[in-house]
Amino acid sequence: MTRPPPRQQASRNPPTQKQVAERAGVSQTIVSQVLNGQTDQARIHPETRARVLQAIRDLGYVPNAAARRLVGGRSSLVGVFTYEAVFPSSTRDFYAPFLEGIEEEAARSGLDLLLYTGGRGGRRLPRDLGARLSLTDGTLLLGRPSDQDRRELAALVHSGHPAVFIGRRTVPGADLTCVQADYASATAKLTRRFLARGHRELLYVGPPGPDESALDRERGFAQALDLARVERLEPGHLDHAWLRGALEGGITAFLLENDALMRRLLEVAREAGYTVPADFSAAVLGDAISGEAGDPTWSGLHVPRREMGRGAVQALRLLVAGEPAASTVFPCEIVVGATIGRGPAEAR
Amino acid sequence: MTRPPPRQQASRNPPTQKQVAERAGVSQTIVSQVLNGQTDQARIHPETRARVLQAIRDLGYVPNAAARRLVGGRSSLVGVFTYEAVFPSSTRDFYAPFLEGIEEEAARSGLDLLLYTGGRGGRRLPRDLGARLSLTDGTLLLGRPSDQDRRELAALVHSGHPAVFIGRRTVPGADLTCVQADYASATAKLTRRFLARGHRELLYVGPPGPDESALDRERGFAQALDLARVERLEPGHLDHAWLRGALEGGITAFLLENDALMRRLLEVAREAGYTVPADFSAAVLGDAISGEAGDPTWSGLHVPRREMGRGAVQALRLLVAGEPAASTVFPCEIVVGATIGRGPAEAR
DNA sequence: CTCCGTTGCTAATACGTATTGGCTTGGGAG
DNA sequence: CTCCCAAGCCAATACGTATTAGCAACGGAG
Repeated sequence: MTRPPPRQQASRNPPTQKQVAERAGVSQTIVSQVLNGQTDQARIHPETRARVLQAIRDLGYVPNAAARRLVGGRSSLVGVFTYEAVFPSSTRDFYAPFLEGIEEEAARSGLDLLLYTGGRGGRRLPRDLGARLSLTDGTLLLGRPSDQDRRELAALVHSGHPAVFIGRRTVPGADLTCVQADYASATAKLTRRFLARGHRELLYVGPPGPDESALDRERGFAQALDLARVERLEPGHLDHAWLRGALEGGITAFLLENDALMRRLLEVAREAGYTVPADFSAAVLGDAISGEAGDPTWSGLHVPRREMGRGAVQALRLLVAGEPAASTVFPCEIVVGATIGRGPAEAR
Repeated sequence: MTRPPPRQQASRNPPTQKQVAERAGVSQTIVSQVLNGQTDQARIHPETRARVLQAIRDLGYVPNAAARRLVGGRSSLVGVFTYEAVFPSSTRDFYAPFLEGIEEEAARSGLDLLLYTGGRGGRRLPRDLGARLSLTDGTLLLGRPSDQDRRELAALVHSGHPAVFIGRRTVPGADLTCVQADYASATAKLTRRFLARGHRELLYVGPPGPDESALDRERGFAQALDLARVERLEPGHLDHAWLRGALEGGITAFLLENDALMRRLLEVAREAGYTVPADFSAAVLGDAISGEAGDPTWSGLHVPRREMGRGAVQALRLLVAGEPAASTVFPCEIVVGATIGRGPAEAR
């Protein structure tokens, strides 16, 4: 009872253009031209075209993507490489919106996604990545590349492979297209909001080893202030003594670089008996993934991650088409949450 | 200052085996054999091999995956096709563990993942999927295919393309390898647990249009009982009147097919003033994605989705290697939550 | 009539790799 | 010495597609 499904040819291997051509009584060239069609160089008789299309249907022909790619064609494949593991739930929440945007725009453009699975431990751009890259039309990159990674990345860009980084990243000696959030002006705006609420002594707190994004935020912070106080410390160093010291030093508002620091700050504050925003104010400069049920909404920036994902695919499509794609900047919105209160200088 | 990175050849295109061969003073054949090595048919002089390897390093050669694939080689690519959208947060929670398992095992096996992005609206296996499939060594499938989808799937399997479905699915006239959860025995076990707690009148409730998994669950339910009562209804029909009717009919325990039904049942019960598990007991037969903060833990089954994802990759690797891979069954654990209480017949 | 341009097609080639069937060289057995 | 075998290498070919060059037929302009 397991009769073979219809229009499945006896041949074990999928049919080729050659077989289609034989059936239609034409040459393989014509089959290719019927399929791609764009070359107005040669016009095809409508009747011939019909015969070819019929043969294609009869045989259930589908083009071989590998062969097509080999002759310099597009594979409609976009590689996605992440310098950190994507799926563990810790980072998944962060990367998911990017991936949503990427998937959405890729689907719209008829592109599939090639997810590079990291080697066991390290998340390095693998040595043989070139081989795997050769299947794709271009590559999207996320995460935090090391210096070594950046050098390899520079070589990749220099080889002409279209690549777009999501987040502002620079590599030595190459012009890497990025899709970035406008952290600088958003941070400046947020800082001015603190000023408007009467805060005068603000402290910017971030982890050590700032990357480009962090520097943008610092820049925006400094732009809005006469005196910009910045502290970079391990999250572990953010303890009772540190907080007390800061408050006694006159600080009334904290700008935290990521939500881990925010969480830490609120926890220390609670244990020490401080109330937010009565005793001090705070805001996160990354995307607040608070959402812990019951948590008050944190103030901070909303990074349009989904839109950035979509923009990255669009930029990559330009590069693939041979047009130069400049880096794009996406504005961030300010999230007015429950962690910003009145400062000592607010006009009543 | 933008001097080209080292070991990047002047040639705009990546180096080929031919260029490596020229540099090493050998033929392209030798380069290929040095790289693949396995053919003991021809042994290569150690010195020659060294020269070739040196040339490969000098030029920064990487194999062209498309060409390799074209000649019948493996691409180390596994396709992942889902009949529903993956990234929307509603379904993401459900699919994420599968993808985690897939990614984990793929990484371990040195495989990358090709995510097929769905066409605009429908999530059908696209007509030209064959073209996109041709790049992969095999394909993993998830979701709920329609009858039409199943026919196309049958053709795919019949064409010899390795494919593994995650979840038990049957297709007409083809032997589809599946990685399935052992719903039948887990449901039977859960049902016996209800019996042990003194429940005698159990009702199985599922949505209309049961798929293979649902039938397995029904089967397990029926196995454990003399009289198995099954009701299939739209979630909207589960209202006060329905619940009252069931309880007045003597039902003391409900087995719900999915968490949407469970949520609905608990909501209706709360509004009607019933208490769970005092007034009746309940359990979910799918994976309970309760986790709503504050919710009591639901009783039900734990589907080992992560392990199933890994198992699917392993099965696919077998198929790709040419060995037949039988369908695999993964046992489900029973989750003892807060929604099962004492029944009228429990021995004290 | 010749010349030329157009239409509609074919033959040939290139892409980069893996594999098959030789071809040479050297050495041991007879 | 001849014969044979093995080691070590190369030339040729195939994979399926896109593209370029070119060929035959035809019709209109001159």
